Amino acid sequence: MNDAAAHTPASPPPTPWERGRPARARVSARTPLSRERVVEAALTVLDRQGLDGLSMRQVAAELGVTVSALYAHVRSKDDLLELMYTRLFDGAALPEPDPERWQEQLRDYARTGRERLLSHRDMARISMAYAPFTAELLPHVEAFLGLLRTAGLPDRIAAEAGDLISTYIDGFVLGETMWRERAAEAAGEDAEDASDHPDVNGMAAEMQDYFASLPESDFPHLHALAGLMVTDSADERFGIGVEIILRGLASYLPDAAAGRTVPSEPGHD
Amino acid sequence: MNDAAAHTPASPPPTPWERGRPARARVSARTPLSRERVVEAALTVLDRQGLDGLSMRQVAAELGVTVSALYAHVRSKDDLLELMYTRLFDGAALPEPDPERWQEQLRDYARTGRERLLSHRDMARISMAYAPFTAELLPHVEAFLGLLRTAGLPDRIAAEAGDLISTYIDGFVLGETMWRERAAEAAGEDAEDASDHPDVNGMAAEMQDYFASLPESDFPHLHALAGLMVTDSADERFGIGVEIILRGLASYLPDAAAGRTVPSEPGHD
DNA sequence: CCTCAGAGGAGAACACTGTTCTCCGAACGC
DNA sequence: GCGTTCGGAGAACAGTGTTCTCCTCTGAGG
Repeated sequence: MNDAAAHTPASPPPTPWERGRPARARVSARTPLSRERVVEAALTVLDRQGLDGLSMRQVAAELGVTVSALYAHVRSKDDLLELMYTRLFDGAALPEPDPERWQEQLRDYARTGRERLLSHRDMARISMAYAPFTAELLPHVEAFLGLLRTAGLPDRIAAEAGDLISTYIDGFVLGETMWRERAAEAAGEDAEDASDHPDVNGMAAEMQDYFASLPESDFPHLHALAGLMVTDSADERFGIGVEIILRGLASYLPDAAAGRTVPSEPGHD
Repeated sequence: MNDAAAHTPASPPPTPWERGRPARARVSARTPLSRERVVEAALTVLDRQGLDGLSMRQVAAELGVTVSALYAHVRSKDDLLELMYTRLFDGAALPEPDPERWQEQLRDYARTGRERLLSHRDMARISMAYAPFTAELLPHVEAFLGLLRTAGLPDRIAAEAGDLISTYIDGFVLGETMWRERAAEAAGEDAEDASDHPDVNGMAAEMQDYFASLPESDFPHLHALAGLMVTDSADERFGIGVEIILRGLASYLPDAAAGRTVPSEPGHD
């Protein structure tokens, strides 16, 4: 990644006058296509085209290379997707469990987990399909379970809480991004009558209108909650979900009977 | 589905002696390919081949029909997948909210939701990709939110709890089935050395061996919990996850301060 | 300076996929 | 009886992941 060679953006066009040059210059210009570079190019394509537009041919084109060249560094597309996913954990620090601060640590874990999935387009979809622990990620799973166990949770609870929290993070981001993409699609076709409201909030307003149009007698609860679902920021909603889980976990602590240990977040009571 | 015509299984073979018959007989023999029949055939193919083996051509073959005929009744493959998903809700009863029994009702909701996803192969994957409420499912979403709101939960909590529980159900079943499929794959290639342990538990034993092989000093928590994750039945683990969420929700009830309302399930304390 | 082995990318090919186009043939109303 | 309409047939298009063979270009040895 931090090679001395300057980053050659997407394979220099053959530049006819360069054809006669000594071959040596050309080789040093096209850094020799390591596995890292393939993964990086794939992430670039992913961010630009989305998961549905991510094909091996697109990745090859991004590198100015033919498809077959990719298969020398990557076993299959599934393999590539797995590499892309594990790459997100590269610089991640492993939290050292502190029984006194387990709730803050869990909140941090959830927050950084969500940010990781948001760092590249459609990453939540990839995560859902290839999540179950690959060997490289075992240290992260270990550290996470360590947080739960040293907090004093019973083993069975800790084991299932791991699944629960990971699942919630993935699912939340998946819904969050799918909503955004759907909004982008809708904004694309409604280009004409979306003249007065900006692109992003256009969908929100449209959703609110839709819920408002439902017969209130048949859908009183949807009617009451739709405003919240549309209005509240995703960060806020995510925080609430995490808090529900944390409170549930806290109720399993040995001293839970002696009074709630949960230092209730301001504003959600 | 319950047409008077006997269910013709996968398009009767052309039966040479029937070819000479008046065309009228042939038409009544091949029930005219309604949208229902396409969905049903798709579910058959899904159960047999899995989601990756579900192609429009396979569905057409299942019906003894060409691909283009399908597109007269279904807009696209995505449309078909959505129809397959909403079909699972066909006979589902809408629970009437009972504030006294909200916890049992939520448990029931989770249980039937999981069973629904387990009723057809790879349904959890389809659910994750096309879940956000289609119009036909709004009554179910409404009833679900009704359970939470009439229980006395604050609106913001109820709104996010809906997402949380749905996400957990989908994610749990997804992991559950992916594990099973991975075990089936592994059993396929390990056909030789899997001579003494039966197919299904083969993977479990293998996983346990794998976790046992990890350096215990580096992965103490995984070491301690792996047994539970492998040993415990999926039903048990699912129940625990639901219980964690329920306890978290209960802590938001107005009378939660006066003592825990959670009638603790026997065995998980 | 020349030759020779070897690695790595090029290009074509295969078996698929979802979707759409045109066309035919059979059933119905008049 | 004729004409119209509609649903299915079949071929086609553009794209996919993957693999095969071939060729070129590089670096080492003489």
